[in-house]
Amino acid sequence: MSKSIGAAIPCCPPVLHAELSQADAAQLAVAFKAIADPARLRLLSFLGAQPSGEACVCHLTEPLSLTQPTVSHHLKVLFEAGLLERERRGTWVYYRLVPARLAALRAALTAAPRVRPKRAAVG
Amino acid sequence: MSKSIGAAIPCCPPVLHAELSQADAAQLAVAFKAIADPARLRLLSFLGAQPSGEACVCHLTEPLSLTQPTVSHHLKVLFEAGLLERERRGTWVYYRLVPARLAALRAALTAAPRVRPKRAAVG
DNA sequence: CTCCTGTATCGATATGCGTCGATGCTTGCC
DNA sequence: GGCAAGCATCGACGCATATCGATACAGGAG
Repeated sequence: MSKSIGAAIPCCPPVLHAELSQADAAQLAVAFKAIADPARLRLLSFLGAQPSGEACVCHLTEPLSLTQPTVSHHLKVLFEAGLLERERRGTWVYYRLVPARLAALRAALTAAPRVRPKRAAVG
Repeated sequence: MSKSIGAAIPCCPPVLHAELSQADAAQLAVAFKAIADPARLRLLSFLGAQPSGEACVCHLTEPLSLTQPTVSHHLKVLFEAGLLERERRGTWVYYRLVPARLAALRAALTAAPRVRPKRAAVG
C-alpha cells in the first residue's frame, strides 16, 4: 500500500498565505483527512492524555467502543499520516503521538493575517 | 441538512489534553472534514492570498479548474463550517476568511505537549 | 417587463471510507 | 512443537461525498 505519507509533509507544509498548488493541496488534504474523523480524534486525545504518553491497542478498543480491527485501521491511518509512532513491546504494540506532525498541521492553518500585513512576531 | 455548525464550535474546542467525548469529537471532525479536501484548501489559500482578502465565485472557478456548481458547493461547506463569510455585492457574492475559526481549529491541534509542560506564549 | 449575468440548488453518478466478522501472522508461554 | 493472546489484514456492506450537467433563483441593464 502506501509507504509513508509522512515523508511528503516535511515540517512546514505550504501555508495559506499563497495559493496552494494542486499537489500541495492534495498532500495537505491527506493529512487533514487523517484527523478529520471522530474515532481518530479520540485516539489522538486519548494518547495525549495518557500519563505515559502512549498506549497499546488493547487499551484503546474499549474507550472508543469500537472493535479491534476498526481501531487498528484508524491507528494505521494515523501512523501512515505520520501522526503516530509504533513500538512493539513483546506481544503488545504501543502507539505514541508525534507532536511535530500536529505542529506542522497547526502551522498550515496559520493563514491570512492580512488584517495586518505584519511579518514578524506572528502567532 | 446542517444548520450552522459554527455555533457548536464556540471558540476553544476541547483540546487534546483529555479524552474527547464522542460528541465533541464528532463536532471537531466536522470542522476538520471541511478543510480536509484539496479544493477547499485551495479555496482557503486563494482567499487568504487575495490582497483584498476576499473574492467572488466567478474568480474562484478558474484557478481551481472546477465547474461553478462544484465551487459553489465547496464554498457552502466552508461557509457552514464557519470558516468563510458571505457578502452579496450586487450580482456577485464575495467570500472572505474567518481567521477566528482557523485559529480555533489550530488550537484544537495544540495537543499533548507532555514532552515539556511549556506554556508557550506563541499563539 | 425582458434579457443577461452570476450564483445556488437539484438529481445522478462514481468514488471513497468507516465499520464489521473472519482469518492470518507474530510473539510469548508451557 | 503446540497453544494462547494481541495485532494486522482481507472481504464486504452501507453511507457519505466530490463532481458534473441541467435548472432555478437573484439582481442589474436596457
